[in-house]
Amino acid sequence: MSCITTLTRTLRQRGYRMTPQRLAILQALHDVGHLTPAQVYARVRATGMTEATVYRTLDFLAENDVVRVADRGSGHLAYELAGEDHHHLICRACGAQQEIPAEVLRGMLDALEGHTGYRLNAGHLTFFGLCPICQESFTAEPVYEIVGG
Amino acid sequence: MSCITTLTRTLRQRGYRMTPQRLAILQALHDVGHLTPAQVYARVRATGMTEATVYRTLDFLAENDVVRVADRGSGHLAYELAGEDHHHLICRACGAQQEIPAEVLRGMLDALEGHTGYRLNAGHLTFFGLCPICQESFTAEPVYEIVGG
DNA sequence: TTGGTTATTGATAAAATTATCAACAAGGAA
DNA sequence: TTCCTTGTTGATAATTTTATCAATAACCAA
Ligand SMILES: [Mn+2]
Ligand SMILES: [Mn+2]
Ligand SMILES: [Zn+2]
Ligand SMILES: [Zn+2]
Repeated sequence: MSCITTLTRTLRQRGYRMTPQRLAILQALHDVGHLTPAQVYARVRATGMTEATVYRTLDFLAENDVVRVADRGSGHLAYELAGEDHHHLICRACGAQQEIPAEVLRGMLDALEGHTGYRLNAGHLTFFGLCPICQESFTAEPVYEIVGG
Repeated sequence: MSCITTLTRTLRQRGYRMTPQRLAILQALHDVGHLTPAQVYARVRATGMTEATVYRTLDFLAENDVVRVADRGSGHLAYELAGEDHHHLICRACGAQQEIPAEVLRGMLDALEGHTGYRLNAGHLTFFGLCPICQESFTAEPVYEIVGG
């Protein structure tokens, strides 16, 4: 049974409906990985859909755990289909990206749950830092305490 | 020597300038904890400053590690003075907030650095989940697989 | 102090995101 | 298939955030 069929049934059971707009957006997210609202709109505007609908739908799908949101520091949120849980690591110097399997942080999240009593969401954290290559370029120039010469 | 004096010197050493606008915004952030751009503007508009300046300045201060940014899921970024490193934990049901000292996650971040070779930024992650109280309200109604009756 | 360089601001326009609401259509029931 | 209920969309306006650019002022050097 198709993935869409399952999703459609899930939404209906919650009192929502499947629409061609939602299908088109899901298809766009399926074709590419992460997409900003503007990028999604670029891929579905041919259908006549409004930009407002894109924002609304992405928010709706995220609210229903069908897609994941991520603030990757670009100023625009990125959306992707909810699949295998993972996190993101971004170099704030060169922009290099790296995915982190959810298992890597599982232990930490479990510890945090124990520490706080909260039940944490599985996913999609974004970490920022310097990749190995960019670290060298920056070692000679620390962010703080520039003594100057 | 005043904290402002130190900060002013730091900025000048980097080729930037201290202005009354920047001082006012820093003061607002010092008085209250986390503030969105709109909240900052509400506290400094009496000075005649523009909204654009608020956005620009907050971005500038964040870029220079003077303030921290956080996406707390409200749709608006929150800024605060860079002080002791910490993280945030928010209940997505009732909105309850909880601060997490940086030490609690230090080990995890160290492990992640070892795993990836990246040098991570210390701070200000935001985790979402369900607080102990809200967990009970939701146990009878799992997010997925609502079988209905 | 005074003058000159240029980072910064205010004014303004543009772009992005959200809010309203009437018209439409998904989908359950008969 | 037809009808009804109501969730969803498009159109539109309002709000938020960003981009431009000339005028201003911080601050370094005389
Ligand atoms: Mn992702
Ligand atoms: Mn904080
Ligand atoms: Zn890098
Ligand atoms: Zn709660």
